[in-house]
Amino acid sequence: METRVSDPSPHILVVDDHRDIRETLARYLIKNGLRASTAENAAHARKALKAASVDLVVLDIMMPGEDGLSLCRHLVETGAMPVILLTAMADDTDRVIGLEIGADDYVTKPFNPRELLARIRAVLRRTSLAPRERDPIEQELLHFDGWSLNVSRRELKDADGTSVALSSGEFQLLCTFLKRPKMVLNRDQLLDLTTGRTPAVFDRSIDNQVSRLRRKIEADPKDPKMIKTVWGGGYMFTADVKDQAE
Amino acid sequence: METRVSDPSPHILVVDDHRDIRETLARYLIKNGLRASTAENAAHARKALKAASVDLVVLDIMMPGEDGLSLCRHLVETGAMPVILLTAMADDTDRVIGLEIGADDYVTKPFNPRELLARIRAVLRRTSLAPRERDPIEQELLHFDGWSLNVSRRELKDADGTSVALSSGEFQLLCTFLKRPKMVLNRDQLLDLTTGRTPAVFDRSIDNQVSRLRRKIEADPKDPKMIKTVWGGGYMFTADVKDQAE
DNA sequence: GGAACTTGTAACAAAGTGTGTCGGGACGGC
DNA sequence: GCCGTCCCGACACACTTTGTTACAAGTTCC
Repeated sequence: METRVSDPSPHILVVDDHRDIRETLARYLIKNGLRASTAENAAHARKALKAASVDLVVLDIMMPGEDGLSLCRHLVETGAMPVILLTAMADDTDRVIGLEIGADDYVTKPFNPRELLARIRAVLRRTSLAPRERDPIEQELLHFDGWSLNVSRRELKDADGTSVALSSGEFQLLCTFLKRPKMVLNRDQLLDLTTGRTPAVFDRSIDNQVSRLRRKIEADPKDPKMIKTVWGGGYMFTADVKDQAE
Repeated sequence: METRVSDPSPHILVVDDHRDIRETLARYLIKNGLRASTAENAAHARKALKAASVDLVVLDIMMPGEDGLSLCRHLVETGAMPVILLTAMADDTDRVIGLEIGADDYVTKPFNPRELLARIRAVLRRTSLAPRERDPIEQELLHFDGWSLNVSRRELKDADGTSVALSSGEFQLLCTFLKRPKMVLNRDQLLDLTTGRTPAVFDRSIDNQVSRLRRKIEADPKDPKMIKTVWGGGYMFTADVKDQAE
């Protein structure tokens, strides 16, 4: 009755070009019951976001290469992922820009880890319960091989328009694939991305879910065309995915 | 700008240390047929309360100097003056404290002026200081999948316009969903948001209310389209919600 | 006080999911 | 090709979560 599958501890991605900062911070977060990953620049951060399920990003605004701000903008615009910015100084400009772009909070360096932790918790609480603004209802519709998946309605329809019921696990798995087409994902990644769990020793749950999903969406589940098995590597979604507004 | 001698329209005092917020809000209230005054801190608020007949106070809980909470406590204890709190964030602590002290309602910043107006009217009506509105312009109407819910009248109508009776628990649950569409809410959150209770060990009351609500609003309660179950996670309202003036 | 209604609790049925096992197939060395 | 080893698909089964019904306690309104 204790550890429920539904709430694995939140996963924080720390993006900072200073190694000591990001590692210390990650250790501190983990010690306090969160999960944490690190990335040293925007490019690595993007990869990490694709490969694992992240609940919140702590982002240094001043980084070489792609600017932290542009990554932040991207995150806020696309994924509705909460972002906390780290700014070098208590510079009002940074602050205003950051909050304007849509960052959920910001912390100035040098910061107190405990304060940052408190803000992380506050943002997570807020984003998980705050009433939704009622403006842009974006119908996320994903098309692949005649199928169409309405992500916000959790509805899958075949070429004829008849809807096929998906269980939560199947829906989650399909979403994971559709967001990362033509990309080999191993079982651990899939498990993390779909449920947030860490793999057991001999974990066959992903195999099972893949099998169940294939039975529903493959013409011939024995000879899958969309969800291909990569021997020794995991699975890969091979169909073309087009997202298209309604 | 405000005092017309025998004007029965309710008088609202807005107390907030941010000038732009209180002025914008006051203008908005006036534009919508109320009288409004402003105060930038607790001391000014006390003076204003002595100087004019005020029907309701909108109070920022976070202010320098005398705390908003202490003013709130004073108001509630002495004058039976209705108070609506503004809180900086959806912070449970603030909320609990505020309602414990006796505030009549609370709104989290950033807030929708229209929502605040609706709550002001609701509180005034409740405390029976305001006559019934003459024209129901500001009835909050929420539309979803052919249905429409009149929040202030607690009235649900289907596509044909025939109304369906909801119990208060069902109404509360529906409101909670409509305010947070496309968002997974677990049972504890739903219980808190609808009743404010803390969950019992094996609490199935939410399941039951969901089931009852589905029976009323889903075309096929066995295959619900709007209130989807997230296995291991809770429930999610998947229909598009549009709010629309009458 | 009683009827109608609402709501929480218990109990059972149904669905979703993870684990274990078995057998077939892929891979690599011969 | 042959064969051992490992990986994967499928199935059965246990277990958890959820849907639904029934019922009792509480409430409201005559």
